[in-house]
Amino acid sequence: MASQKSTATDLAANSDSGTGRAPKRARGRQRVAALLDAATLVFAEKGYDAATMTEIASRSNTAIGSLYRFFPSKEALAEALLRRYGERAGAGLDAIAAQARDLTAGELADALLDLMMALKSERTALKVLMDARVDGDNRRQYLRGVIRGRLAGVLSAHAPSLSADRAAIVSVMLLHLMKAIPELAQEGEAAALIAEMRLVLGAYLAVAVTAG
Amino acid sequence: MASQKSTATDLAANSDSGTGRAPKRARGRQRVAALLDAATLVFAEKGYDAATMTEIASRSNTAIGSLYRFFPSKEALAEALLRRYGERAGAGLDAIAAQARDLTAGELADALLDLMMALKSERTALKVLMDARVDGDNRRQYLRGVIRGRLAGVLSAHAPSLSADRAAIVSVMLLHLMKAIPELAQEGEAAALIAEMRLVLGAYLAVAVTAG
DNA sequence: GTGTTATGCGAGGATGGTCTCGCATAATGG
DNA sequence: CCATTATGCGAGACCATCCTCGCATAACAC
Repeated sequence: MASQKSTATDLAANSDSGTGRAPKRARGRQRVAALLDAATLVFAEKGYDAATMTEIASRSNTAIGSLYRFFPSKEALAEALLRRYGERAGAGLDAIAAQARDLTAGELADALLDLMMALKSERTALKVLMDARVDGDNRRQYLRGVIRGRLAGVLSAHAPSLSADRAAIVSVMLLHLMKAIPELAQEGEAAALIAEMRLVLGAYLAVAVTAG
Repeated sequence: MASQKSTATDLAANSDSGTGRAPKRARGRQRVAALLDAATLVFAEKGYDAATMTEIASRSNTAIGSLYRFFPSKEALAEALLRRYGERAGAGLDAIAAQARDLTAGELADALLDLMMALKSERTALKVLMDARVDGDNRRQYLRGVIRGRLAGVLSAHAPSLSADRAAIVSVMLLHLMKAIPELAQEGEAAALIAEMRLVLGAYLAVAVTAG
């Protein structure tokens, strides 16, 4: 209950665990945003390991030294990206939770899918970053937990009869299913596959809610 | 039709495109098998880029030079692994296809899931290798195509009324759903999640077959 | 203006990974 | 046995990448 009352802002917690000096001036903030955008693209295209700091810098017309001024390591850059994603996705989930009570299973499925489509470009990068095997994945674990909690909140709002345990399990499953979306969107028959995913989510949600 | 008649062996086609000299003696074949097993583990644990040839060699008590004797490059090693997986998965799918006609949607879902569980350890490595962004992904594309065709064959055998187009789409979707399985199996609530995946597959298959 | 701080820069140090090479050893054939 | 071929080995060449460092410039305070 308490976790559902929290706002999207707590997704930004655990803030600068080694995130290097944050920008103090407007110029710096612009640069950081550009850097993060470039990083999103490069990570999505190449994967975590193959993405090079040099390319991320050059894509945003930044010198390598400037990149390292704001992000002391590749891992710190990835963490910042995860944090930004968490804020955006959290806001989207909160918005859905607000109307979840009045939606059918199919409509809820659609709403979730639409949210994912809206975040599509970032989603690919997210997947790559979450899958990346890395030492300190504290932030990754934390983000995963918070997002799962948020989605469980959506489910509980939609079907109050659902037990907390079931809501948790269904959330995890839904999140796993969503992971496929960016890849589907890149496939040849993208439109047909997205439609198919609506089928999957709708069918599953209908069953999952009643089979509680 | 013709594609369904083909045996599992054609999954091994496109054979040694730069695969380096194949072993000619029993000792060599053993070594190659050990190498592939070690590679499966290391790729699964670390991902494609982070997996090192040195570790793969040492895990199978092989000198780095010996590894390179059989596989001239990391990419060649990955291709060999893909080929071996193709052969095994193809055989499994063929077996399912043989009885698909007599199974309910739920039973078919179970059979597919069981096959994936049987190949679990290799599945994780497969996912990593298929996702790896790499130059010559001819073999990857080829394998993807063949496996999809095989699964479409299973579906057509199960529900002859399904149009070829629908069977193709549903195959692609099923394969994407299956990709989640190795990750589910590593999650805390593994058993519950696998059961949940049965729900997903069952619900989807039932809808997909009738909604054709 | 002058001092101070934020931002910008890119050559190069350090590290770690892929793959080569030449030789040693073991197995096979005749 | 000897010749030939397959297999085994590991030091190190080579290279790509992460990240450091010291200094230059721009923005701001006063």
